Amino acid sequence: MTAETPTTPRAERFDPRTYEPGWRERWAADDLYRADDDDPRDKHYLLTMYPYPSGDLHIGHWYAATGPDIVARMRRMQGLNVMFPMGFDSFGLPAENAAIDRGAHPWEWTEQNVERMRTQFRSMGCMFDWTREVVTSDPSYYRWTQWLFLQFFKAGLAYRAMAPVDWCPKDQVVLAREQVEGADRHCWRCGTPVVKRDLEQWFFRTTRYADELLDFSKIDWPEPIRLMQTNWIGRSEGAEIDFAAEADGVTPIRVFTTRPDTIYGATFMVLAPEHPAVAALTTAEQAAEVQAYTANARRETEIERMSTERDRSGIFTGAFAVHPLTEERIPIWIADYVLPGYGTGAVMGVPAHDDRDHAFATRYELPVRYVIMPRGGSIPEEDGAFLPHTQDEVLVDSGDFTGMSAADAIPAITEELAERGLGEAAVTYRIRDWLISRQRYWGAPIPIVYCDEHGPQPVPEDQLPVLLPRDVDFAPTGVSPLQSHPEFLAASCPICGKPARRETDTLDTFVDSSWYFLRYCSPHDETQAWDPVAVMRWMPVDLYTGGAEHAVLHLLYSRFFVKALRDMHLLDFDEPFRALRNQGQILGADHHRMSKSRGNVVNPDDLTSRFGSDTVRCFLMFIGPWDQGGPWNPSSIEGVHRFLGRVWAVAQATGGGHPRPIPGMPLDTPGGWPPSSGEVPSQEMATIEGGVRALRQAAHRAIKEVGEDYGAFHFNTALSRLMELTNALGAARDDGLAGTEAYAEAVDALLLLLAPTAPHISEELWSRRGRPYSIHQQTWPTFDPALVAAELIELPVQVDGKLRDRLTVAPDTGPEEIERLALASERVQAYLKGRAPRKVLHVPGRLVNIVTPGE
RNA sequence: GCCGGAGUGGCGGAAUGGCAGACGCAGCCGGCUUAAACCCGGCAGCCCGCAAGGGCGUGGGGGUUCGAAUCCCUCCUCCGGCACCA
Repeated sequence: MTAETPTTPRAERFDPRTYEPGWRERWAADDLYRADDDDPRDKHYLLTMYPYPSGDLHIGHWYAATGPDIVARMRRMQGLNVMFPMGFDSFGLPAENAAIDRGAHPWEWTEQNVERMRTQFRSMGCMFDWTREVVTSDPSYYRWTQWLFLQFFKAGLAYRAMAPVDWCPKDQVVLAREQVEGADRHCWRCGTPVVKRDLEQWFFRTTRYADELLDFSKIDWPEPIRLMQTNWIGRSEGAEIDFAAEADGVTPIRVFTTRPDTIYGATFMVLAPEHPAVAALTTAEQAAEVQAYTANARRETEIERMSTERDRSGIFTGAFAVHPLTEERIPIWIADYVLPGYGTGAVMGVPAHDDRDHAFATRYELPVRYVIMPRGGSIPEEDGAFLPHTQDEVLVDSGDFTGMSAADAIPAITEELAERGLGEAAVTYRIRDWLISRQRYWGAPIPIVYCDEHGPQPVPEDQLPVLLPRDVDFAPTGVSPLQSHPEFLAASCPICGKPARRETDTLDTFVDSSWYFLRYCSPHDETQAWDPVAVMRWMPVDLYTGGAEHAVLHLLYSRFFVKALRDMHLLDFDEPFRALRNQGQILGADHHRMSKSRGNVVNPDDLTSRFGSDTVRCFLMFIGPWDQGGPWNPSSIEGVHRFLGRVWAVAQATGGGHPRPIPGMPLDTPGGWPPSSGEVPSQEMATIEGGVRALRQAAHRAIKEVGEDYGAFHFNTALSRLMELTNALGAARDDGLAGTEAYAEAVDALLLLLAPTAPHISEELWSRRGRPYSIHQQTWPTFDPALVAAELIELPVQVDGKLRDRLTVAPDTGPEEIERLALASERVQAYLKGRAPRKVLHVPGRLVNIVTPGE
């Protein structure tokens, strides 16, 4: 009777919730993603910044992790031995604040959060190797953080010093220079404006590596990050110049300038209020006023000092300096616009050519002297006006240097001063040493004891870890909570054995994160911070991903750490992260940063319970360029879910459909499709052949482009290619190709290409097709270049740069033929109006542009 | 103020010297359905036009080029970084 109805067997409803958890369990049970140290294949260390265990994974964590997970999965399929670890940056203030606010102990609070976030991470289906997890608040980790501190101490890279430091009055803790943000100088964590305090603190000598940190030649990092670090380090070349002081017992005062060529314009000198020579210089009649000014400057917070910025206030010391070249007497002033910590804390005032000096000179009626001017230009007509720097300048009124270009005068004057023993070329930096001690509880105790006789002594390495006690009152008082813990405090001097006092400050959590990537290489080694063989095997990190907000924090500190450890012969490479990629930030729907207080936080759990993990992953990657981020807008998540539904359908199609009739040649296909016998109408055969070719072409193009897009972190366009391939499969199925080899090949390709982004559905469909477990262990598909190239190309034909016609030609058509066809086009002729073209431009494979003679 | 990034349909975006708007969302029309949802097919930058077709169009203005979203100059807006660094 009638042949069987040629319809697709009704595929089971697409519901990711029925298969996603099962696959995750199986992958975990099989340790599918464990990176094996002994695997002979080339290693690939892919790392994404570990989170602070705040309690809940939010959508930003998913966004950040999915990108590198896709790349990790693809690299693995491409035959690399991929390590993709995850851990928790679990020391830090929020745990302590939670303890204060609601009585939860930091240990328990942290442990619960880590456990919860671990589970949430697993629900994403990322290929993290959980066997390597590190938790920085665990004694098995911070023991080695402490050990590293001791190595820095012994190498002279950790030191204790009294210094004016930034203090957050709310968090009751000092901050590193890098943790103070904005014009109002606020705390990076709580936003409270910081104040200056003179305190004895621990520092790491980051400044020693300033120059090497400016060298990015060995790493592939985004330009903006390199620029931010370069600006932060702030190298300035110039000269230090001595000005003799006319005061008893005062050695010459040294200034730093980047423009020694303007020295003849120096009409006064300014010292920072904190400058050590201030007291000795000040004359008796000025003493009272100077004292009042400096005392006020010291009392003011940084912000108050900022608010008087435009006033450029200062005070005359009564003393004079001698200009080193003209031997003129110039007055010495004090002003708080000169910073104590930069350069020498003293500047020469050149009001004609420096706008700050100019503002100061204007206010206090100090003389303005022009010593450089634009080549061919002139000095301002208005007396005392400011003359900004220009490209090509020459010196005027500058002794023997008059007439010299500024560019030449800088070395010439520096050399002249050096010969006379009055100065030398000098370099200064904006970067400061890294302040690492914190007066809070929840961090790694600094392994130092203080002996009355022997001073600060390192805790012997065999006594590590210095354990953080649990029974501590951690209400912030401005001193470390550990100070109120007598048992912790009590220690004995490693040298004399007499009673000594333990250091009670803890380490900045950025110390923990400056080496966690090393610990991942041998996370369970109880005898050393890392196994050198494992580190040699895995380091450096091949590709690191994370937020750009760490540009001058974690990313700078980690580079410093690796360079310092290299010089201690503990590592043998120069950079921790060979390549770096930054993801953008997902903002709330209100275009603001997601935060609990704003109530705009998106919880991924709600989405996954509705759509499954794959849809959320695909949606996040489809939003736009990964490095751009953007405001949360879930409106197109349904579309992405539909896409996976179409994948579900086309991958399981086994028959049905009809060859599409060639227009104008209606087909009569008796008995349905596929036909049981060989008698296939010839037009139909032709359609099938065309369809097969088109489908194979679509598949091979997708293989090429998706691979390239993943590698370039262009996940949004990779998804669009996968959608195109899926749509092509849908069309092919409707044309009756579902049973063909080409169809099977295209489905396999689709699933393999989709596997990194949507690991569950691809595994499920792969399995349903009877392919071997696991799709994530399969080889990445390769494309046939001959199939990627089109057999017919469409060439746009422009007239005067405007599109007027198209030619459809074989790709190997000769240029003469193409140009002949283009000129023969009716549309082109209509514009030429019988005239000969002025020019015919033919860009092979791209277009033809015909230029008319014009009117 | 200095440094960096961005500005393209109603929306997210694609195209980095050669067909602007791929892919998707929302929208409209149609099919399936008793009906709706789901699903499937089609239309779709704006303006004029029944249409054929034409004009305009990538923040504004100018330039280079046969040809510019793309390169250069300039201005505007938004986002990020720095904060008196001599």
